[in-house]
Amino acid sequence: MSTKTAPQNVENFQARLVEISDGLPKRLRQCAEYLAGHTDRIAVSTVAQLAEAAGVQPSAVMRFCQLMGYSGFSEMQQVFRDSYGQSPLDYRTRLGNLRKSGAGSPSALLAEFVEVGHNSLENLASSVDARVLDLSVKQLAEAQMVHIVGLRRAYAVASYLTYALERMSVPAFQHDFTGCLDHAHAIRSGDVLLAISFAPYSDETVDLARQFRARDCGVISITDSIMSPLWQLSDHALSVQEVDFGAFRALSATLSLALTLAVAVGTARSET
Amino acid sequence: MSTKTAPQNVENFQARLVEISDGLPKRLRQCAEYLAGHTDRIAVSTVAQLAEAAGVQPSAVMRFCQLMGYSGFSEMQQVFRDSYGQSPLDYRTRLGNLRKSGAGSPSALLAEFVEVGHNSLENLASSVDARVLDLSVKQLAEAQMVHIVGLRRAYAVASYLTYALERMSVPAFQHDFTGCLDHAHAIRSGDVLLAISFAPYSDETVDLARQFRARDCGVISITDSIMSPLWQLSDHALSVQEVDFGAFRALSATLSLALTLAVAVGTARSET
DNA sequence: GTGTAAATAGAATGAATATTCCATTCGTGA
DNA sequence: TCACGAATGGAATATTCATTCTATTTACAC
Repeated sequence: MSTKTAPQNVENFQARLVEISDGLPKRLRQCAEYLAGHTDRIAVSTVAQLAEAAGVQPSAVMRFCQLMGYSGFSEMQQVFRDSYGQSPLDYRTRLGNLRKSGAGSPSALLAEFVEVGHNSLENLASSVDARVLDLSVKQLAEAQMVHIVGLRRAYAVASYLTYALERMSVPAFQHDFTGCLDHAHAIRSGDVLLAISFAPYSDETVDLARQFRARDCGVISITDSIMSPLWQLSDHALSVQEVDFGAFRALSATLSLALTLAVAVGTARSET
Repeated sequence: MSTKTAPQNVENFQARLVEISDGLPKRLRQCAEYLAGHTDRIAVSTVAQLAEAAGVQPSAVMRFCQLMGYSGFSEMQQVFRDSYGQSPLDYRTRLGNLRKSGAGSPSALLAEFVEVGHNSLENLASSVDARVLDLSVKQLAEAQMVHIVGLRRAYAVASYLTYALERMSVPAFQHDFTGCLDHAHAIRSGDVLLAISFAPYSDETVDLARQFRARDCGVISITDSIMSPLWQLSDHALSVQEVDFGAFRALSATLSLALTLAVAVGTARSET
């Protein structure tokens, strides 16, 4: 244990955390990482609660406190209890505070995106057709291989979806058209395409969907309306109305839907 | 003691306080008055501390708690502890419960992800440091070229960021390590790196940040806590606590923050 | 492999804390 | 002034919790 005096305020606490963060053994590192991200919980939790949340034994938390220079957990907790402000402002007030910093300022922008994200999620929850969702999952879970395509603004979604499926051991192939290759030969019977596209729709995405159709392979799509060319090409189409702010959309709703599909498919597959 | 059920949130607590405040005996009135004015202290104090602050005996505080309908002080305190900060819901076990209970239908999953997204966004709104955000935007806006890196789970964010910057005519270069090329030669004086990484941190991302440092180029990062290796390597670091649900995160907050950066930088550049 | 030190888990301990109980005080109506 | 019930203070108890200790495991150097 260092002879340095223990941090007596939250700021010093964080600084100290950075200091000691090198070469920490596994469990102590777990403590450090959890507490770094949840400093606000320290004031109102017991050792056992923090330990469980961090995934370690209570004794590990104690060792961590001592490593930080405190005599024990209680002393450390006292620091946070003293600096404990009144319960955090509600959501509306926080947004208001962010906006106050002036229209067009980064904080005000963030407030807008946060709000837009909220609305999009709300929208999603109420507009998704559970039946279509179920059927989509079923079809994807039975696929030999899941092909994924999404370009331009939908590319990020396609990437994350591919990543999530891979992580769940679902055979997935992302068509990203690097080098302008279309990998049409990779389509095999029993495969299913998951296509993501929003207006203005990428020709490449729509073409790929057509190819799958032509070969009697399934097509599921995530798109924005029944006017989408993907709508008619798909066995099942999930629509997401992302609320726009300026020229950009935060994709919160689309990503949530995509992730839902990935996890549901992954789970369904591992059960069979 | 009333048979009415005890208030389970702060709002009801206040309402109940008003209800019972008529014709209270002296000491209980003291309790009520003190606690009404210091509700925020309840979560982080002991009975003895509150009693002393209110100028009464601990037993008086106990009687007050029971008058409010709680079984004792601990139950009342729990209400205030829970209401502070993000709800201590453990999504990992919730996911497990969902699966076990057979309620793991895709729609139920979606509902969870929507809720997680909401929480993450609220979290972001309250935890973001407006000053750091401003400085980050300034530095990025002045960069000759913005380099972007984000791998694995952060790759989708990096992609979307690059897309958004491109769309706003900001010179941006995404390091995606395809073909295991690191494009180290592309770093030039006046460039700035925007690095995105979450635990477990990709070595490639951290290495790239080191290279920028070594060449006296700026580094901005979006990461999850001050324990991140990126934290110390960055001129400015923005932290985002995305709420996990099972092994996955919906990235709602991260994407919103990323997009804010992109739009703010794009705007700042076009103004000069 | 073998030996050594560090790290860890989990039970055991002791301190702090909530809670109850009872003797005493206070207020009120005869 | 007395009687009676409510209110109170403070000590006694039970419970929860922080903290320590020790056996075991893990990591590392030889």
